[in-house]
Amino acid sequence: MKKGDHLFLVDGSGYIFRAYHALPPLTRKSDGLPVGAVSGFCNMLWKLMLDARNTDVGIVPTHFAVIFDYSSKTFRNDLYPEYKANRSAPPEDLIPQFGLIRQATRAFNLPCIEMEGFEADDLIATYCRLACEAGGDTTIISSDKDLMQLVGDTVGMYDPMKDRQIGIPEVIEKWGVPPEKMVDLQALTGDSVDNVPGVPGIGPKTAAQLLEQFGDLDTLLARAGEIKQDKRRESIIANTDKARISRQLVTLKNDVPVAEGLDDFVLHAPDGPKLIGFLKTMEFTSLTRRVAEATSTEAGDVQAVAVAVERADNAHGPDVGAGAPARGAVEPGQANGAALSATDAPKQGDTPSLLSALRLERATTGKIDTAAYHCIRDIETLKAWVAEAREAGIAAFDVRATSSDPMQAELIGMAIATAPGRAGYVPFAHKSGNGDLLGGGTLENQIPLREALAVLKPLLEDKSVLKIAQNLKYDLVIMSRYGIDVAPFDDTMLISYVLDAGTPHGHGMDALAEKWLGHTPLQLKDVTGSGKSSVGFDQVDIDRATAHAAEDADVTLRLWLVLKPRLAAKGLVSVYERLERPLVPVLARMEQRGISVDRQILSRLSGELAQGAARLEEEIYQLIGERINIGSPKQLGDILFGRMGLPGGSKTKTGQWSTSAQLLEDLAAEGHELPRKIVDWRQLTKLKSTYTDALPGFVNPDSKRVHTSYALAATTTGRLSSSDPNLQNIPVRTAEGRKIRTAFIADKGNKLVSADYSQIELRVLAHVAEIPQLRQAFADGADIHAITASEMFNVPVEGMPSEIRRRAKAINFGIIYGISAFGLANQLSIPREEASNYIKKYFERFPGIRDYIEETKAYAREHGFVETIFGRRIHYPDIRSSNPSLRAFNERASINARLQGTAADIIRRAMVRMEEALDEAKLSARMLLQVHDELIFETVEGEVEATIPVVRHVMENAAMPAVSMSVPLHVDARAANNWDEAH
DNA sequence: ACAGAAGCTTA
DNA sequence: GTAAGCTTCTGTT
Repeated sequence: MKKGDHLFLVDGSGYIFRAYHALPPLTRKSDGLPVGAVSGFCNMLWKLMLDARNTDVGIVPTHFAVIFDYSSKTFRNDLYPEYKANRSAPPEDLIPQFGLIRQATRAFNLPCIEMEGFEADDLIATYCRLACEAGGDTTIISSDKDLMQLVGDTVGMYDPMKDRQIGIPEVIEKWGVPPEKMVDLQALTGDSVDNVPGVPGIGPKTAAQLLEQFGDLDTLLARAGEIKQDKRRESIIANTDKARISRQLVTLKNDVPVAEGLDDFVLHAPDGPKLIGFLKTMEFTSLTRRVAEATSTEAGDVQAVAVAVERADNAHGPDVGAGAPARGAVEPGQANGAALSATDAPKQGDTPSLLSALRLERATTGKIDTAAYHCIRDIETLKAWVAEAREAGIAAFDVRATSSDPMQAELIGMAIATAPGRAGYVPFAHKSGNGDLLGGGTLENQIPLREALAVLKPLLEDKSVLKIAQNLKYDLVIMSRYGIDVAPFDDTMLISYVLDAGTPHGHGMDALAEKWLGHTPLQLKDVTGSGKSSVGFDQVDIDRATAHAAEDADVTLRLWLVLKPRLAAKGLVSVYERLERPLVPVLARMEQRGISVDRQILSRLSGELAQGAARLEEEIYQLIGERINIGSPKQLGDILFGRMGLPGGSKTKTGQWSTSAQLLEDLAAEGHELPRKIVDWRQLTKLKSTYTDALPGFVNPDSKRVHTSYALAATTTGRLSSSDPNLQNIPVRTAEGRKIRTAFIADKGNKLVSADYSQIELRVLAHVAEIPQLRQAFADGADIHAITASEMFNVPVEGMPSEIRRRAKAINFGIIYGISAFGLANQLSIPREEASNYIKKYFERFPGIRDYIEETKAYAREHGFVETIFGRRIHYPDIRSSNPSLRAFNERASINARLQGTAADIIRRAMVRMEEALDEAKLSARMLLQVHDELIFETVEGEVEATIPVVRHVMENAAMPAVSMSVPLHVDARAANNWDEAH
């Protein structure tokens, strides 16, 4: 080997397992021999050799070897007997394939290297060193992190399954340390798969940070006392030995006395007949054919034996796709891209349903042809499109940006559609692909962002042009950051939600295109790739980006044509126009504002939680005498109910022991001390992982605030949902959990105001079911659960035992959830009989509620949906199911939906009006968050007293004038510096 | 890398 | 018994 030569080292053992798992499990030869992994291995090897040869600028190997593990016992087991001890035996059907894969390697004419007492990784390390000393380069074909320590100037890695090169920058990006420090990093983190202990509590992030700080492992261990974090310091000091032995285990041995030298690895051309002989034996028909072609192996030799196989293979070649005629195929003569007028001036006498049919006709006539879209690359063309949109009075658009988080997304391009089939894409900021160091240069022939927006802004803000988008809030937030206020608009996702909440199809573009247009749009991952090999949309080839983005705009326009008239046809226009559409800009502004979160408080809490959890962990290990993973319900269940034989175990539907909090609480009540500790441990780790550790990661670097994302069309009932992060489930029940709320703070000089509806769903129930006692109780401002208990059990409200009130409260909540004896019994931990009697008694005292429930079920069964008092529809297609439990579930859900949905509508109405009310009162308070029955505002300190009455008035009167409720709504509001005290 | 189960947080 | 979203573990792709 000499300078300029290039050695390929294939991690054969790693390959085997990846091929095995990546392929369908049941690949067998006709005689039953399992060959899935062999097949995957051969295909990958072939592709690797082929790719390497065909690449002009790629690396062409001069030397090539496949390295295997010899057996599971190596010198590492002498160092540390537990090494790889928890590794289970390979799957049954993989065992016979190990030998076959070695045969395959030889059939490829490649050296097959293994050595007793050493892992494949050690051999690889050794050959890397030898190649380097000889002046050659090496590429390791693997993605195993254990090999990353070898990466350097002359050694790279390549992951063939993801088509990804791994060099020094990739290692740093992935692990936060350069390759030479990978050993130290792995010594700290350990490896649960190989049973390398590491230091407990140190993960890759922490390890990288420590190595950054101290330089290397030895320095770190010597100066561990300087670490500030208590738990971390103690853990490292206590586990110094483990770290040292871990380092020995993960350090690859690069001086293995190898039998073969590099000269034995010189790459030869594949021996066609030899390889094909093997492949045919394996019955890999298509690879056999490809190899035959590529190696120009004598056709006669191959065909003679392979005829039968070849015919079987060809049989489905020409037929592919013939069984599935393209949907919506165009009639001859229908020109591609022939634009149809989007809007139809309704003639007099057109009924909504006739218009609906007309539009459907327009939207679905003319095929969707992604090749027919225009790429708008100069300002004059863009101006012509804007003029066209003005003429049409309508334009669907689709924004492309660098992130799914609209608060961080930078614009890449925008698609616009003015009529079915008539769509174009404006690229602003596409870059050339594989920009290694500088991210690639911006491509030519795009309209610079600033110039394009100057032309688009007047259109997007033009009152006489209706803008249409799918999930418009995302676009609204981005455009607002670029100084554009899009209006007026329609949102096809929201129209679908109003029409079809509760139906099995969702409201995403793909589902809607499939349902209404019979069309499957190009998938984003087909243009960007998926997983780690994916690229940003700005790296997508502009023609492909045009096809994808313009198609989305075209589809959006067509969906609008189909869906919008249906609103009128079904009498749902006012739901859309009052409860959905106006909320979009309101939520967009709330998301943009975000809320301040004090990272110091969270980090202090995180430390406290870690300490508490660590202490409990030790106590739990003491009690069970073993260091299991407490977070694994499987391991925990096996110990608790298997080995320790605790009573009262029950199984989940998958046959595992249940370790639910309820069950552990019951055991704790019987005097067992372990379950209590487990429940406590779970609480602490939950708070830490979900809140104190995760929230700081959501602080936006520019605004320094946390910006959640509200989904308007995610729930069936009309509630909003919150994600990334979810700020609708911040703890409140326990004192420990509430501390997290203290981290949500008002900026200096400001206060947070929290205003929440009191018992809104029960009030809605009292109103819709017309229950005189409940109406009176709410009118009197009485304790509703106490009144309920008093009615049911004939006890006076004065001096009522708390247990009695608790039961009544559970029943009241039960009604809202569509009560069942089973559920109530569970909730109250009483026999089902007793629960059943309670319900009976309740219905005797409140017959109106029984009537309400029966009426709701009958209505749902007849129509397939229920409605809120504001006319929102929620569909229950399974309400007529012959499956009794499915039917019962739908009945309960429909009962709940009227109440939950009405409450959701009320707070939506309040939110839509709130901004104007605050403006009129000249108040600077701004809405930040919504938590189903609560609104959180931030306002300057001096305006708190003036703000609260305005907020309360808007919320308490939100049902008016559409509905005059027979029960007053009541809002509690208060101000403080943080969310905990304000709530 | 992803999906589902289990578990836990909220209204 | 209703409605959500997130994390961890586990097994599969």
